[in-house]
Parts: sequence; structure tokens; C-alpha cells
Amino acid sequence: MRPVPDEMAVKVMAAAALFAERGLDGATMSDIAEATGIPRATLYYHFDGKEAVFACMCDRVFCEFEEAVAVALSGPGSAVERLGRVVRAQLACYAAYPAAFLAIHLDLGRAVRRAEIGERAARAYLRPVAKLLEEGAADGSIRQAVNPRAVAAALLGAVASAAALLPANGQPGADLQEAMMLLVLGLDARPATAARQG
Amino acid sequence: MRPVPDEMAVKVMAAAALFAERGLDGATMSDIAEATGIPRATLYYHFDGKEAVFACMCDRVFCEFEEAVAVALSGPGSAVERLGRVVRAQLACYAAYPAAFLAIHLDLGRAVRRAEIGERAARAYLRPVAKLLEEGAADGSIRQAVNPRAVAAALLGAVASAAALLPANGQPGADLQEAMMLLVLGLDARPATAARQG
Amino acid sequence: MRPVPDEMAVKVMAAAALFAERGLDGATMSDIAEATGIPRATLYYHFDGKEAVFACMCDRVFCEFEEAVAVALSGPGSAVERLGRVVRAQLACYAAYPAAFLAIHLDLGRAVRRAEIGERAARAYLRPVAKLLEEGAADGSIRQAVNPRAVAAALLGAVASAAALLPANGQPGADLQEAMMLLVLGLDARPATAARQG
Amino acid sequence: MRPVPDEMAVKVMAAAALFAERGLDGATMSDIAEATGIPRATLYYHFDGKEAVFACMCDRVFCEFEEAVAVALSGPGSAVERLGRVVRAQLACYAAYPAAFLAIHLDLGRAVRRAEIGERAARAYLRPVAKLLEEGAADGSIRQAVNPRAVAAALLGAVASAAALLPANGQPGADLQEAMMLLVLGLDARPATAARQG
DNA sequence: CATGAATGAGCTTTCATTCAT
DNA sequence: CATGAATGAAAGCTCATTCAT
Repeated sequence: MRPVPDEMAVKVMAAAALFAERGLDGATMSDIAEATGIPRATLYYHFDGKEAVFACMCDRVFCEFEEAVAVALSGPGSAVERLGRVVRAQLACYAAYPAAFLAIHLDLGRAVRRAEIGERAARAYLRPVAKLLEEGAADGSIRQAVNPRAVAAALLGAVASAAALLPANGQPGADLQEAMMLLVLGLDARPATAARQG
Repeated sequence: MRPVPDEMAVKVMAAAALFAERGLDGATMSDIAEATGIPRATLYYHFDGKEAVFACMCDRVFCEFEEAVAVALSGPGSAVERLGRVVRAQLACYAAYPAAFLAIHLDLGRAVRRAEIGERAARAYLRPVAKLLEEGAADGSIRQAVNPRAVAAALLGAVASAAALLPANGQPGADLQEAMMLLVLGLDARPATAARQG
Repeated sequence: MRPVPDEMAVKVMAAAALFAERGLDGATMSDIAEATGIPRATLYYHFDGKEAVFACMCDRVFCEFEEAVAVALSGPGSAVERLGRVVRAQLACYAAYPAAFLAIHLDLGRAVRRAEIGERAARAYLRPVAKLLEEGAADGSIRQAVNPRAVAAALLGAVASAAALLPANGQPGADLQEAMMLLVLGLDARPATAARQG
Repeated sequence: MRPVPDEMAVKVMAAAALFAERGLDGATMSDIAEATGIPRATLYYHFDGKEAVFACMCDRVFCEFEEAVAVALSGPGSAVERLGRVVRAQLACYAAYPAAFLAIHLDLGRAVRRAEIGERAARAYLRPVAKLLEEGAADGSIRQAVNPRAVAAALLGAVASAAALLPANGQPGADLQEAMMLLVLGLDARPATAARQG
């Protein structure tokens, strides 16, 4: 595939809402052409197909996401403190590109089979967060998980599913953030020791 | 729509793997016909289209799910104990119908716009769990959530996303269960009071 | 084909409006079933297909038509006087079964290729009227036509086309009758001899 | 709808025989594709469906028809003389495009409900001829008609029905022309005054 | 380089027709 | 006899993709 000019990459972001609304399968190249203002044949000149357009849009979001997660991870503090920052960074990214993120998550299940996107998600989130959970288990600040990657995936999916299922009004950002923080801290209100016995 | 004969409803479950693999949009009526052994025209005789086939499959799963959740809720114990049972019931359903559940979650984002399926999910899970969270806040066993429904949605999505992103091998069931329990108890290993200050 | 019970033949007339509205090709067996109140499979039990249903409906109308034309022809008077009665009989039939006649004429072009219906139209109208025109040429009361059958066909079609093209309101019957009589008498208001020179 | 390129409009005329043979409903897009040599998808690229193809074919014929009628009307002479020229022009058009005209008339009844085609027929023939009949009533050369439009419609339909019902051989043109002229002059061979009393 | 035009492949849906009851 | 259920065949239409300009 030909290198994508910046102008294309920017215009392509306009398709995010379309992908969020209809999914990758439900969106046609004509829809994308209309949403982005780029003629269909021109899209084919720059991209290999609609999956490539989707991947281009994802890439832009993942780059920022990866950067934000990296910053959150590299700061000071215990693993659990850094985890809190990671989740907040995730929520901030989600707030910055709601449509793109929603689109990505809705197609993640199938996208995983598409090497490029699945690998991108793993690199940007799953691996760093799984590593962070292991560090937390080591420094004692985060409970030990048998499969840290499963926990990381659950955290990633919790945001998207909640956003998808929530009515599209009010302050989803604030509600989401609180819901996520409750998952990190634990829904259980009893003292941790009691909980462990429960 | 004509009432669906039992035999149809049973055969239709064979399409779950197809929906999980390709999504509702990606599956054609020919695919469904082949997967279920029901001729295409016969499917159209009983269903209004592939969305109706999907809805029929969902309904079967949701019925069991609703039942299991209701049993878990009606038992004795504090709200947090019942929440633990609900999550375990959810995981058991997921283990019983992995393909169907995965398919449902993959399409939930868009399915929500389809009245029937969205309403089904709300009735079977979101509303009862949100209510349970409120009861937990009242009896002091679960942390107060500003938007309990957002928390319920996050719990629902966490399972599906983790399952979708996990490699399809090994013991996903066990890993999933542990990951979910960590979310309920809290990833934070510090005493709850310390966490609140962090 | 099994002999059609009277009850069927009567109920089938209810499909005339459907055929007039949508044409034979445009009407489905389901439409016919709904219009007549006869279940689809029962229609197939009594008829060979929708063409046979159409033919049955036509037959009823053609029988009355043929009878009326025969009465008009057998009366006293010169050929032109009997022609006038024939045209009035035609208009009366049209007024009695407007939908059925319209349907027949709309499909006449193609129906002609269907042996049964075409032959029926020829027997009921074209042949007797063509013969009448020849008698008129012989007794001097009607102008000689090179191809009397063409004239008979033109007369048959004029009624139907006018009715089809006229807005469906007011007194189509009266307007039609006057228009047809003008064609018989001649639109030309000049004396016949002058007309022949013009 | 995209403007139709000339080359398309020309090729589309090859579908006239098909429409005359099978009717608009009976002709499939595959048939049209085969008859015109235009791939099905290309037809859909240029036209909204088979009705649009039909309308395109009609338009070409109606344009010539309208032009010919206009020329016949604009010449010198009394109304009845001009009416004779109009009918001859109509027959000439019919002879030039027999299949197209037959197709149009066969579908006129239903086509009338399709705004475009019905309006086209009204503009090209019904309105000008009805107006001519009124002028004839004014100048005394044509008998007064209560509903001139009904008479115009009858004239239009007489040609088509006669052509449709006539065996497709010999010299239909000549027979048709004579039949139509008899309708204009009147079938009645008696002096006009006698006829009025009859 | 960019794009309007063209098209092969295939999908959803409908419908005439059959058949078991 | 009459009919609800079932289905093979085919129609209309869409869409990803190519190509000439």
C-alpha cells in the first residue's frame, strides 16, 4: 500500500462516526466517500479497501492512545497508582475520540482476526497494562492475577461496552470514569481482608 | 411475525458460531442456511430476515440468562454476596453458550439500536444488576455508584471483551472468572481506606 | 384442470380489481388469495395457476359479453343500427364489470398469445363485429373496410384505452358512450361526400 | 437520476421489442441486459431500475411523436383536416417504432399511475388533440364532444389495440390507417343528417 | 495523480408451486 | 377435499473493485 498522505489521514477521521454507527461491515465505500468527501476511486487509489481505511483511522487513535498510556506508565508511584493514571488516560482518549474508540471496540472481536488491528491493540494497551499488573503483583500494590492479560482485556472492554450500552445523553464521561474507578477499587465495600474471606 | 416452532428455534442455535465468527452483518442468509441446515426460503418463511434469526437465537440465551440471574439475585445474603453469585451465573451462562454470548456482545453496540435485543439485554441484566448495586449501596455492602447502570454495563462488557480478546485456547473460563472476581473485589490490593485516599 | 365449482367462480370475481390495478404479472397468488379470501393452496387445488384464475374471471365476463353482443346482433334493423346496439351493449358490459374489463384490456396484448383468452375475445367480439361490418358494407349502411377485423379491434380498444386514460372520477360512462358514438358517426362534421374528398 | 448518455439512450431502444413481447412486468433486468448488450450493473448505474429504462425508451419515442403531432397541428386548414394529419402522423410514428409504441400502449393503463409516463402521454397527445377537437367544434368542422379528452384517448387507444390484436403479419400499417380513417370519417355510411336522426 | 464510469459477483428477498396432513 | 407448511428458482438490487482518461 502506497504511503498515505497526511491530508488523507486527516480526512479519514471523519469516517469514525460512520464506523461507530454502522460498523465496518455495515459501512460501504460509498458511505465512507460521502462522510470524508473523498471520491470512492480516490480512496481505492490510496487504500487497499475499506479495512485499510479503518486501519488508518485506528492507527491515528492508537498512536495517541499508546503515547498517553506510555506517559501514564512511565510516571512515578506504585503500580496501582500508575494503573489509575492509565485508566484515566484511557478515558481521556475515549473522550477525545468517542466515535473512533467505539468503532474500534465494536469491531474488536472480529478485528482481532485481522492481524494489523489486533496487534495494534495488543501493543498499545494489552501488553503494557498486563505488564503493569504483574509489576503491581510484584510490588504488592495490585492483587495477583493468574492471567493479567485477561484482566487488561476486561478493563479495555468495560469502558467500551458501558459507553455503547449507555443512553447517548447526559455526561457519559463522568459516569464512565466513576464506573471504571469502582472496578479498580473494587465494588466490594467491605474491608479487603473481610472480602478475601467472603 | 409467525410464531417460531420449537424445532426451528433449536436448529437456529447452530448459527451462533457463525454469528460469533463473522458478526451479524458478515453472515449471509446462505451462511445461516448452511449452518442450520434450513433452506433459505424456509428461513424467510419463519423469520422476517437475518435480524429475526439472530433475535431468536438471542432470545433463547437471554431466557436462560435471565433465569440464572434471577435465581442468583433471589438467594440469601448481602448485596455484594449476591453480586458475586450473579457474576458467577453470568460466567456459567457464558461457558454454556460461548459462541452465542460472544455474538451477542459483538453486536450489542449496534444491537442496542434494535429495540428488541437492546430491551432484552436491559431486562435480563442491566436493570436487575443496577438495582442490586443500589441495594448494596443501601445495605452498605457495595460502594455507592453515581450511575449504577453504567457499572452494570461495564461488568457485562468486561466478560465479553476479555473473551473476545483472549486467544481461543486453554482454559478461558477459569481465567475469565478470576479476572471478573478481581474487578468485583478491586484490583487495588491496599486496604480500602488507603485506596480511597490514593 | 378440475371443473371449477360455482362458489369458486363467484369468489374469483373479487380479483378483478386487483388485476385491473396491478395487471396479471403484477398480481401475486398471495394477492389473489387475499382479495378472494381463498387460501393460496386451495387456489392451486382448483386452478392450474394464476393465468387460470384470470381466465376463469374473464370467462364469466366474456359469457355475458358474448350473450349481449349476440342479442344486439340478432335484432332487427340495418347493419349500422345493429352496430350502434353492439357498441351500446359493449359499454353496458363495461359499466357492469369495469374492473374486469379494464384488466382484460390491459392484458389483451399479451393475453392474445395465451390461446384461451385470445380465442375467447375473438369469438365474443372480433369475429361477430367484423362479420357485422361486412354485412354493413353489403347492405350499404356501413362504409366498406379493407380489414373489418382491424376496425373491430380498434372499436374494442378505444373503449378500454379511453377508460384507462380518463381520470377515475365523474361520469366516465356517459363520456365514454358519447366518445364511442362520435367514432361510429364520424368526428368529421362535414357532409360525407365532402369528407371523402378532403 | 444521473443524466443518461446518448449511447445508452440509443442502445436502450433495443429493449422495445422485449417490452412489447413481455410487458414491463414480464421483462427482467437480465432480459433487458441481454437485449441491449448492456451489463445489468451498468444499467443500474445509469438508471434507477427497469421502469427508468422503460421511461427512457418512451421518452425517445414521445419526443418524436410530440414533434410530429405539433407539426401536423401547426399546418393550415380546418380542424378536421389537421385532425386527419395528426392521425396520419400518429400512424407514421407507430410504423417507425412499432415495438416501442406497442409496449407503451400495453402498459399505458398502469403507466398512467407512474407520473412521468402518464404526463408525457398527456402532453404529447391527449392535450393537443383534445384542444384540436375543441377548435373543430368552434369552427364547425368537427362534431362537438362533451369530453374531448375521452375522444382523444379513444383515438390513441384504438390504434394500439388494433395493432395488438391484429395478427403480426401482412401489412398492418395499411389496414390500421384505413381503420383509423373510418373512425374519423364515421363508420356510418348514411348521410350525416340521416345518421343524426338514426 | 486523481477520478468518473463501468461491471462481476453475490446478497436479500419474493413467489409460484408442491406436499403431507 | 382443503390447506398450512415448506422450498427451488429466480428477480431486483448493491457493492467492492477496476480501468481509461
